[in-house]
Amino acid sequence: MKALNKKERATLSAGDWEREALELIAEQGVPALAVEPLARRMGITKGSFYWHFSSRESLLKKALDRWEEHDSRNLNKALGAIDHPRDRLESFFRSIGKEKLTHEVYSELCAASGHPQVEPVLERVAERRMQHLSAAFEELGMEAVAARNQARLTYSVYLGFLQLQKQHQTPLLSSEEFDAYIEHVIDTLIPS
Amino acid sequence: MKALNKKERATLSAGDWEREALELIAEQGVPALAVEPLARRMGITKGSFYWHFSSRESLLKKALDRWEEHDSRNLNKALGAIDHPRDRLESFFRSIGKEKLTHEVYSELCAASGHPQVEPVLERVAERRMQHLSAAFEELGMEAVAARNQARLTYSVYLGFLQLQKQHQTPLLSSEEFDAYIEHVIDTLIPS
DNA sequence: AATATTCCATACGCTGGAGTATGGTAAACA
DNA sequence: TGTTTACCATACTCCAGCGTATGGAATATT
Repeated sequence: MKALNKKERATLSAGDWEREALELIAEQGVPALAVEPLARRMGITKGSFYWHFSSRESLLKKALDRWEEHDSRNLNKALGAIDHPRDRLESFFRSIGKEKLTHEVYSELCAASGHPQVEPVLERVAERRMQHLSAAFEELGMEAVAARNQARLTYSVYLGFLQLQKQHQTPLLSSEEFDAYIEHVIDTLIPS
Repeated sequence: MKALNKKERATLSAGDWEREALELIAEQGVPALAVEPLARRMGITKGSFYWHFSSRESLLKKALDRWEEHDSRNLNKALGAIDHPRDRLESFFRSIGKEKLTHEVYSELCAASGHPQVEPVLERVAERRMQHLSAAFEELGMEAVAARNQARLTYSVYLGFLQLQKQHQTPLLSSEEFDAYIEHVIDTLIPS
């Protein structure tokens, strides 16, 4: 079963569709994920799609599964390895620059939080991340309830940042004004 | 021209359509604002709509204008009257409970921030509100740059809160856990 | 070589919403 | 009272996306 894909366009797999779907979501949002436009974008036709997937819904489901799992692994990999909680929190914010696709997708998922397929994913992901933050704050000496509130607050800041970014109302990611803002955020949110 | 509208359904005005449009947006989001569904919801047909408006776009535009102006007035009315900046900021957060429709609409507009008609509205509203916050922080003794950053941060918290609320990941608005959270937020964000 | 399987193209039918055209009715007006 | 004018219903056309059906080509299998 397909040992070598020499170089160019051999034949598409379901994974290819899922990846392309995620890119489309990142660029234009969940509602823009339509079969025919996606096919056109890939230089192919519906015929292929409906061989790999039973419906648009099923593609969305699998794409979201893929994204969620990637995000989950990434959370532990990138942040679990950092010792000091303060650095871990700082890394959390600065990671918005890297892992761009992941955050863009997430941003668009938030915009589609009403969607039945999207909703449970959002809840799980937010919960995982907030747990992570909460643990970090506890390591910094906060009590459980306070740490949980602080985690919610911190995560809200992250969500709000994503939103302001989409509205072009945040300093450029590479400017020193951005760095100053991040520093301000960290100083405010993280107990010294 | 129409002196008395006795009681029941006399004849609809453009304003009626705009109000109903805003309610629909609050409930189901901007993409759900479609002419025929809206007409059905009002127990009437398209024929009426296209007499009052030239297109769906024009309805959206006028509805957004109406909402933005209401929000603008509300900002000055509700918050401009409060003396102490700390109270003003606290009132800012607690206002989410009251003025429910306004915040629900805003939340859905954020979810549609990519839309060309929505985008400029969002930018203006966010800018106005952040200016307001920024001024309050300056009154509390912060320097201009710090106040601006703090305003951005505070507004991010507000945006994130709206998002978490849509994901049912925020304590109930009427619970004491909610009050505790708000207090936590205020203590963290507002210099004593 | 003959056959089967995999992957894709093409051509359908179906649905829902946008916008148009046209006609009807009731209230205001002359 | 007859006639506008304001408001609404009905019946179209147009378009885009979903899902299906079917056939063709390439590759694998026997």
